[in-house]
Amino acid sequence: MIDIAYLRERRDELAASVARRGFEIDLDALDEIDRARRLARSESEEVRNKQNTIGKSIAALQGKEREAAIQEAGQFATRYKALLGSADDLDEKFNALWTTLPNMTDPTAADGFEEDDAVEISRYLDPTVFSFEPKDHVDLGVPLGIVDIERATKMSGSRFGMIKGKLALYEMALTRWTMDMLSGHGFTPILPPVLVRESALYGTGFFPGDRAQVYSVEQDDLYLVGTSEVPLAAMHGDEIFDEESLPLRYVGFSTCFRVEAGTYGKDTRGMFRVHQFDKTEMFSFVHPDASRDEHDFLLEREEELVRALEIPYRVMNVAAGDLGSSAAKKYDIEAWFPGQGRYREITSTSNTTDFQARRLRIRFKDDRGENRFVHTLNGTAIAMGRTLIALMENHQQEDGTIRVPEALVPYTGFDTLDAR
RNA sequence: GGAGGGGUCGCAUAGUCUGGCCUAGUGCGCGCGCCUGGAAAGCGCGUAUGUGGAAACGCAUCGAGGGUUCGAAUCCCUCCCCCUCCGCCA
Repeated sequence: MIDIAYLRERRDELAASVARRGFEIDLDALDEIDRARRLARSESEEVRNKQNTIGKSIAALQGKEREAAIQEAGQFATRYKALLGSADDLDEKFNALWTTLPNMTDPTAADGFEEDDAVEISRYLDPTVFSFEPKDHVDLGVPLGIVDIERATKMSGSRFGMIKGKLALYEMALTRWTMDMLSGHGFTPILPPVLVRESALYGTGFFPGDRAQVYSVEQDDLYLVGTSEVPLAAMHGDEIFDEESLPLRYVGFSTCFRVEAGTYGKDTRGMFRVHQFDKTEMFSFVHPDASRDEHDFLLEREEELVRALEIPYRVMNVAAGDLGSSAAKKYDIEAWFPGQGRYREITSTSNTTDFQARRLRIRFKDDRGENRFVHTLNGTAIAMGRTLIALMENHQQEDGTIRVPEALVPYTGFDTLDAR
């Protein structure tokens, strides 16, 4: 949800933002509804005030006077109900439209509407060069006995994978390493619930838009999260922070579940796009003036991690029209995947400004004692599935084994992924 | 799964039976002031959220939504949530 002041006082900015996303809405009509509902509201309140005033006097009255007052108050009560009804109807009409609006777009977000419109802003290392024909993660992992797609499919169907042996230990090591790296930067590690209520998904902006991408557990009316961003954000819902307690930074670890509806035929090989994977995720609650810097900070953390993993990558400024509804601006890190011969997304960091904070009512008390919305940001630390694939494919050796980057060796306890 | 107890302005509670003096009391916490050499204690004042308004002020909110009534924290209906005990269980 965005600040209604944009509609009332800064309509041009709002129109420009919406246009950059390719989102269509009639702002003039919306403004008219807003005016009408405010008028209806204040009319109803005036009548209510009169009704209240008379109503209070009734207790002290007797006999005829009392009867007359009840009569009069009754008339106001009837009028009030009618006026209140129309004010409520207008509110509902307004909100139905207003809540579909995507966040205000950051002026520095790239122009365009599609994935291909993203603008590359930096690059690290060149695509890995091999003296032999590189394999992809399936051809590497299956012979080593560290990846098993067939059996995962047998149990669970397509888009599932199974990680075994040293690769399983590798993931554990990566997780712990990420937690250590980020807690060193002031992020508090969290292992959140992965089943959440509907309100958590609305609050973070995934509902109603992405409903089809989320698994639901009907038995208890809960939903499996696609990212720990959801619980990390929603856990502070309805809270008011002291200004001094900001920024608040968390790194969550959770399994992530995604329906991947509408991706049939896309990335069907191996474990690149699966229904279930593990991910460490950064999440920040910050002062509104600090969110731009925090976004850079999160990107720096992501780059720091990927660099330590010795994976070639490029950083992309995602096009305005390709942003999710809650993001004002988003950077993707795309890693080089030798098996695919191209760059693919492995992390993503978004500045959602006050969009989620408004929906979740997360505020802070500023130095004048006023409650203001915080800004929230999220960023992938390590998405295990894809990162393991990138590590396998980039660090493969001619004999089919896989080298472990130096930074990770203290965590894995081995320096090579092999069959043993 | 079974049985019971609850959701009130940061926290803890009063109020609900018997509708109107609830404009929601009290304690704790927090802030400011007085007092003091300084502090503690004590005393005084203030201290929920949203919304409309330039402001004065109004309106709404006692888990949520409906209903009864001139009037609902209080009565009625539906739903949600939390807790305790028993059972089961990593």
